[in-house]
Amino acid sequence: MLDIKLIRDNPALVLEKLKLRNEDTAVIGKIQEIDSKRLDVIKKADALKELRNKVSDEIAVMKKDKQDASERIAEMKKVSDEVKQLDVELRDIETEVEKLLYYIPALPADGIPYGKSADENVERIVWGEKKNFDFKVKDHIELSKKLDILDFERGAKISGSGFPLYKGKGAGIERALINFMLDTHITKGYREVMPPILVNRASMEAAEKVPKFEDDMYRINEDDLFAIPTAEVPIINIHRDEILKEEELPMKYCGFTNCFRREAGSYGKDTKGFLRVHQFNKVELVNFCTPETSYDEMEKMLVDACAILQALKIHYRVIELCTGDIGFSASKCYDIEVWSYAENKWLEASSVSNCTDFQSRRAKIRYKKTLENGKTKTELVHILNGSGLATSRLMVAMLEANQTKEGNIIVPEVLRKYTGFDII
RNA sequence: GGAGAGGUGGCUGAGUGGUUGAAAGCGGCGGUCUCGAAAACCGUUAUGGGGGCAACUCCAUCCAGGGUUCGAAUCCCUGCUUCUCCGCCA
Repeated sequence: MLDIKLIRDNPALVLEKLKLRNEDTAVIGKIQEIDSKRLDVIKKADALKELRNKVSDEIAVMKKDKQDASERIAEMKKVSDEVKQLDVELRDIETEVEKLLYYIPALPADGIPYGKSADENVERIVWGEKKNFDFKVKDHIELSKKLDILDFERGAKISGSGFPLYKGKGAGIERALINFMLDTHITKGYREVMPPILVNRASMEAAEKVPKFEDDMYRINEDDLFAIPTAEVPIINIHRDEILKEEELPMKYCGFTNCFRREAGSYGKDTKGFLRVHQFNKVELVNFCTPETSYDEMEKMLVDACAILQALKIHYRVIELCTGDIGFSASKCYDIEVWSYAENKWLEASSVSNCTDFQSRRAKIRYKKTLENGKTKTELVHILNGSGLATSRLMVAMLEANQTKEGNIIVPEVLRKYTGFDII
């Protein structure tokens, strides 16, 4: 969530930044209005509470001295009733502000390319080259069907469309990929975690997925639990409501989980096979760091994610998302896209985001900062997340790029010690 | 799922209605002492929200949310959670 104080103190900046995202800014004026009402009520209530506290102490003394305090008690009863009323009013005002605030996205960082939609994203890096095949390339569905390593029909029978079933060496190479990615990230200083994949509402809120994206989540109503859309959610919540030590930062985690997305409203677009699924596997990177270092850390995270693709020798590019396309919680975002020979286009396989203090404010994740004069100050950490990487679209690119004329798949060299086989 | 006992500051742990935002100890930080260190001693050590240029000051917070009361860490209700025992179970 945005800082209400920023809206209070520098609304012009907030408006300017939100316009870059093509957001409706009328809501800011509304928030300002409610906020000033909120401050009024707080002042009134606090003054009355102060009075009540003072007189209550006096009553205590009077009682001890065996004096009659009934008059003062009667007075305070009135004050107390008034306080109660104001507290109710305050609570209502606060939920009103939150209802608006929870739907306002993060402000884009300075220097982000301006644009209205994904079409205006900017290509930053292209790695590798397209291979030349002297035969007609098959797509991942055809390949995997022939080799019987992926079974989308039976996955659909078990759960519904978009729930892939991995079989034989398909399952093996998926498992190898995950292990390879984790092992690689661990050597770069990420601590591996294996978190719960059903999380409570508080965790979803802290990660800024709810209420805004509630319809995109699988939810277990009975217990009000959500299936995570990404490991980012449980990993961020490791430190919810905590104050970290400055010397512990940057604190880096990696973790593999299944990810679940309802993809409500996206039917019909890129849905075949692995291109868009409800359940997929992903190794996630999360970094808690100081505000001063977050953009540098972001570049490092991008390098760490790209290192996986380089090791696998997959042709990819990095694009920087324009203001109109960056995600709700992010101030800056890079997407890594892998080349699909069969689709003849780039597929998003990773997204590296700097969410600055947008999530940490809601999740209350802070750190103790030591100032130059030796005093300490509690400050929100910056949180970065990145896929390192999601396997499904990566599999599309990998299967296609490594196919032979006969329809077999050559296993990338770095994976062989994990798979135990070198061809499918 | 059943029975019972708990949840207090970074940690241990006192506190059962009135200067308790909270004793004491440990830890942390600063200082005295020392060539230096340890020990000892002294001081300091929560978070959020108002107000103030500032010194500072007010409000809230003892798992969470309600309630009783002039006044709640302390009493009542609900939820969450931890531990022990039983049941079920990978």
